[in-house]
Amino acid sequence: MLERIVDAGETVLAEHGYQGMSTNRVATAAGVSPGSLYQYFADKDEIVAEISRRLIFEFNDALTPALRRVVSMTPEQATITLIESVLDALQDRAELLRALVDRVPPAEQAVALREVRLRLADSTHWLLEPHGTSRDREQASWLIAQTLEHLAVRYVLDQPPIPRPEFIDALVRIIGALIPRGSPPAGNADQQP
Amino acid sequence: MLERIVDAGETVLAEHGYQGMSTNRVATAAGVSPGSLYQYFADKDEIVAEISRRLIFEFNDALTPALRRVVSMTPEQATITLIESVLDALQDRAELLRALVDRVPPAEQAVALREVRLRLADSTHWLLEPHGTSRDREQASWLIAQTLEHLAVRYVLDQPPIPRPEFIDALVRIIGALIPRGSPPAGNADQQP
Amino acid sequence: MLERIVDAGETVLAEHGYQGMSTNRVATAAGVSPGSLYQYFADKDEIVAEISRRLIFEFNDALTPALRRVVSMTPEQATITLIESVLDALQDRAELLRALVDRVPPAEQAVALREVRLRLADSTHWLLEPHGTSRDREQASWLIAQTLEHLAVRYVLDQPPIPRPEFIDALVRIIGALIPRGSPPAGNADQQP
Amino acid sequence: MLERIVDAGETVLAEHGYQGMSTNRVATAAGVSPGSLYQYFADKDEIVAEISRRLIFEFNDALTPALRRVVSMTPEQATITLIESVLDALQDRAELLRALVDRVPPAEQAVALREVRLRLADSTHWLLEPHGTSRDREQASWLIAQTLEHLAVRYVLDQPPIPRPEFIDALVRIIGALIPRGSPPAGNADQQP
DNA sequence: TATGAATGAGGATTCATTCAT
DNA sequence: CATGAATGAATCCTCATTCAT
Repeated sequence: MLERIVDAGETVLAEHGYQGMSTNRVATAAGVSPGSLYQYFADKDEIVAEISRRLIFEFNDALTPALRRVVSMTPEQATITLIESVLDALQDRAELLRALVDRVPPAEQAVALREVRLRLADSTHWLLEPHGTSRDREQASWLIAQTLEHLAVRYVLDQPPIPRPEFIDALVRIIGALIPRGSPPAGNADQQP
Repeated sequence: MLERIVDAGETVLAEHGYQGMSTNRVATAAGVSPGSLYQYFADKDEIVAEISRRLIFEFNDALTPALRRVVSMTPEQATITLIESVLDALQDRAELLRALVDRVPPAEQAVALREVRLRLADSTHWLLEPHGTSRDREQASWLIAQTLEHLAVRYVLDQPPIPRPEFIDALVRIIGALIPRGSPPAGNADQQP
Repeated sequence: MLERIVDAGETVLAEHGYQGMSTNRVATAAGVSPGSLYQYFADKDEIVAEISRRLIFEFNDALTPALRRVVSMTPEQATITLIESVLDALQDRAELLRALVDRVPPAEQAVALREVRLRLADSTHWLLEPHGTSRDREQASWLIAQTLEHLAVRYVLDQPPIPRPEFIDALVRIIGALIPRGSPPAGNADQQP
Repeated sequence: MLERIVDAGETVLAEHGYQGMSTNRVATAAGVSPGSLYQYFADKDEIVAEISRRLIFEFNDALTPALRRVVSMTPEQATITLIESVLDALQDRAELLRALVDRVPPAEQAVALREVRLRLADSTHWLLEPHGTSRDREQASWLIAQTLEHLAVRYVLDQPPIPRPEFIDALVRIIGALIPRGSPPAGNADQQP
């Protein structure tokens, strides 16, 4: 039932946007009475939040295999692999992503999407572990996470005329440019003596 | 009167977000009757569009002196100068910027904010002129504009713990990493003796 | 509840006319919240349509006994009986009839009132069956239906100084004048020597 | 100027109907400021009334020649000639007539259209002069005026599949049937012994 | 006279939410 | 638990009318 509501919510959100996503519409789409929504969600925004949360879990799941494969790779290979996975995951849910990202006021997205960002920042931290000071890493992490998330999402949603390999290459170069210095030249192996 | 409406619109938008910005609220805040709004704007969205437009003009004006100074600089100095100006301009209108960027659904911002993006893309083109093929420049331009706009806005609005000089340095490095190669040795060959 | 809304609608329509019949006024008169109207009607006009429909059903019911009695009568007796019943029925609901006919723009009445006209045209067809060609009957039918409806309604609403028997007699004479010629002396054949 | 306003009013009324005929729209169409309307008309309905009045004057003018010709005719010829003229006049202004008759609530038309009816009743009186008692004539006059007006207007506006000569013939027969008895054989003699 | 900006009550309609069943 | 009819404040917007210029 909770499932049905959230599924219906996704459909309605993708189809009508945040403003057009009325609770009645969601209830109807879910084949549920409007009152039942409030047994599971305190208000409309909680439904949106749950949709975001679920989308993020899906991304997480989609990324897990790549994260496993990645541990045995060079950082550069790992970066590319991860970006590929991220792009694939975003692509698979482009419709809902567009509804969420383009039609919900960012302040409303915040709760749920902060989570994605934190996760992305975590991954970034891992990639940065061998580089610079802790403060450097924190800064680089924010920059990288912000940039990658934004570019990846916009790449998927706006489909600029850039072939995927070149886009990925660009992301890799950005990361390279943002990795803290003070260690062996970014993006190659022998990291700490 | 038009002034009063747009000013009130900014206030209400900043205070209540896009959804809470009802036409009656704007009218009241402007000390004007609801009907008067429609003598100047066809639509609630046109008010928002006008607010955006005005913000953009302000940014434009704020950037003009820097653009003048910049023509006699090296590309790298120019880049830094421009970024500084952009950050200053954003900072000066942070409150309204937050209302517009964080509380208006991106799909609703589109009309007005596309303008900013086009301007930013134009400036980027100018910086890229001596580099790569036309296609390369187009691609780089998209990447750079997307990244700079997003990072600059988020830097101002989220105030991450990164000192401004280091932030600017990072932006410069990103640009460096994105400038097309294959002309005079990539990104900065004989620019400085 | 549906009942209450339609009843209130009739009252408000009769009192304020179509333009003055605001949905809020109807809701208040019905002791119902404005939103409830839209659970039963898509539209203000649907309320008006329903009022018309109900009036027509009432007319229908009021005419049924007469129609039963009529089958065993001569055409002329039948005509008179039917006209009597129609006048009675109209008279009984004169107030609402006036609201509907005099205070609603004819173009707005159309949907519901077309139904009455069709019924009237059907009855007319029945009366005409033995006369003239099919085309003749169609033409006569239009003329008779238009005339009878209009005169009966205006007679009831405007109360011209004509005693009812004479009015009915006039209607009968009109019908006589409009019945297609060239068939068994139905009604009276050789009108012109 | 008054001319311009009424002309514009006709256009707007014909195009948008009574509800869509806003004073601002009329003012714009007239190339006049909304305020100026109120120099000539106390309110919107007075404009509509004036439009009706003018339409009626036009009908009057259009009928005048026929009325002159008619004095030397037999009553039957006269009747036919007058009906022809009326149909022509209505046809010439069918568009405005439709707006006025089908889109204005009859109660709103009343003021001006009562005038037409009175005129039509007057003409009818003249035709009836040699027949029956004064009271008979008054009654017949009401019936004939109501019927002719209604049928003529609906004939022009609804265009039923009746050729004009047959339609006119039917009107003549109706008049014949309604002319008071007990006098020279007006239009058709031996109706009922 | 003519203007037209300003008015503001009022319009139809929506929709998140509640609550008796 | 689930329902769904009922709610009613709030929404955007219209438009006949006024009045200072």
